[in-house]
Amino acid sequence: MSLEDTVPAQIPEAKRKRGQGVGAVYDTLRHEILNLTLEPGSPVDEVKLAERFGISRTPVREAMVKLAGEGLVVTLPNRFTIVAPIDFPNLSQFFDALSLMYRVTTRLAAANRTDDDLEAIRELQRGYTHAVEARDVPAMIEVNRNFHVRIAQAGRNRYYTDLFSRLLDEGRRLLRLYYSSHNDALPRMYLQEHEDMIAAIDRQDIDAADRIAQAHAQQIVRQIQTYITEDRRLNAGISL
Amino acid sequence: MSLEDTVPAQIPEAKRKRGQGVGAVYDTLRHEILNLTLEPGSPVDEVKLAERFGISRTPVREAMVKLAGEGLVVTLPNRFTIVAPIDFPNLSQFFDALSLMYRVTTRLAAANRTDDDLEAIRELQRGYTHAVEARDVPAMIEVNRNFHVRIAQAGRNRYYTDLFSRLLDEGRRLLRLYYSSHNDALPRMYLQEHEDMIAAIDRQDIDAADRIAQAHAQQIVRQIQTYITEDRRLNAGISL
DNA sequence: AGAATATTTATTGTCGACAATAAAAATACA
DNA sequence: TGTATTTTTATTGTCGACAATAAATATTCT
Repeated sequence: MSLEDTVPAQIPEAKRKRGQGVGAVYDTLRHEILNLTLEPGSPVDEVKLAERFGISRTPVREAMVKLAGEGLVVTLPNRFTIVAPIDFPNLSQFFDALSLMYRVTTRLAAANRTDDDLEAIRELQRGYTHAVEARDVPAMIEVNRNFHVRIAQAGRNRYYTDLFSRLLDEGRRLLRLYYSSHNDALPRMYLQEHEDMIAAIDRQDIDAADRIAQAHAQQIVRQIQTYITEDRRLNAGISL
Repeated sequence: MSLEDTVPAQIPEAKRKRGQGVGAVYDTLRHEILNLTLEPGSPVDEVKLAERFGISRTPVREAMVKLAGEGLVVTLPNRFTIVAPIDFPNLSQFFDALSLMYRVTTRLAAANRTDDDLEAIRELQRGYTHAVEARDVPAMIEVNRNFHVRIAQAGRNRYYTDLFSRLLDEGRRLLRLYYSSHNDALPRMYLQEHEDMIAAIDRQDIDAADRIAQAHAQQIVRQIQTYITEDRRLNAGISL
């Protein structure tokens, strides 16, 4: 699995403007964490980050506080900071919340979407189609995430949009872990489910949107659970 | 309305230990924001805070970043930081999410509660009863919040618990605004609804828990909306 | 006098340095 | 040799100072 796909190059000598430092560290770290470029549980060194971005530790620290607030990083007081481990014991909590947010956001999108929302959603669906055809797994994962976030935005409830975004991000790490190109019949199935979802949102059929979202969520949850189970079986003899 | 109830005194000359500074600022600010001791929209001065707590600006700043992450404070880059205004135009989003979280957390509590959970919930309900009898509005608001958070914790889904806590905190500000002692028949009604809720959780009746939570949420939403409408009428001639 | 421009002022974002902390390494002891 | 104690080391949390920013004020020009 190639993890070195979209690591953004820093501008090393180009002096960043005031206030850009925290943002740069935050964005880069976030990207690297979600793409598993940084291994869950691995330490994050303030000093090295400061050197890497050519800034002092103060803005790096502020970026860490932000990341910690979103649960992407865990700070051990007076010790060090690590990339947030994936919380396998509580995955069922995650799946429960993810499913509910799929349903709620898709329902609300059906209720509140404008024509502009629909067009933006369709555009992302086209992007997803291209990624599937190109068998570009990282792109599929990213576009899929943006597709569902855009639907949530059409629903116009920031509380749901925020939680859903966080859940989908956490899900990105899981997908990156398990979603090698094993099986590319599945993405095609998602493609059709997405089309059905768009159709329901288009005709503002709330019940249908709910049903389809629920089925879609179950599909994805079952899929990830299958991957994990297979993985556990492979690692059956290894101590944890 | 007395807002100077539980403003915690700082220990002025007692040197705080390393790492306690951020926490102290964060906790105090949070408390003051949620109790409306600090007016929504009012500026938050880093320098004054640093002086007040006898620390430098660096830890104050980290506390601000945390508060900003939770939406309790809004930072205008290169300008200043203000206490987050209450977002009246989007209150319906808030009520929608609040109602859903009431339902979901109470359902899950009925499904997953242990005997210890039940006892803790009952203890908080006793505290609420005392606050009602003492007509102590600030205590009622705070204990009520803790009561529902504890139920959410019994449901064992941190995603819901986190979102619900944030929503209840936001709600605290609304209640403080409108919930003068006008009407103390209402708290008594909540008292009975809480009892019903506990009973449903006790006998693990998920459907009943859902129904009661939904009714409870509707009750509260309607109540706040009534307060706001009355308030708007009073202020009808004033420019906003 | 009124608008455009320059200057002052207040406050932020960042820096480099230093002391507190907790683990790791080294030493003393049984 | 194995355990308790001290010393070293790595890294954090905090500080005081300084430069960048944008508003507020003063100044110039037509």
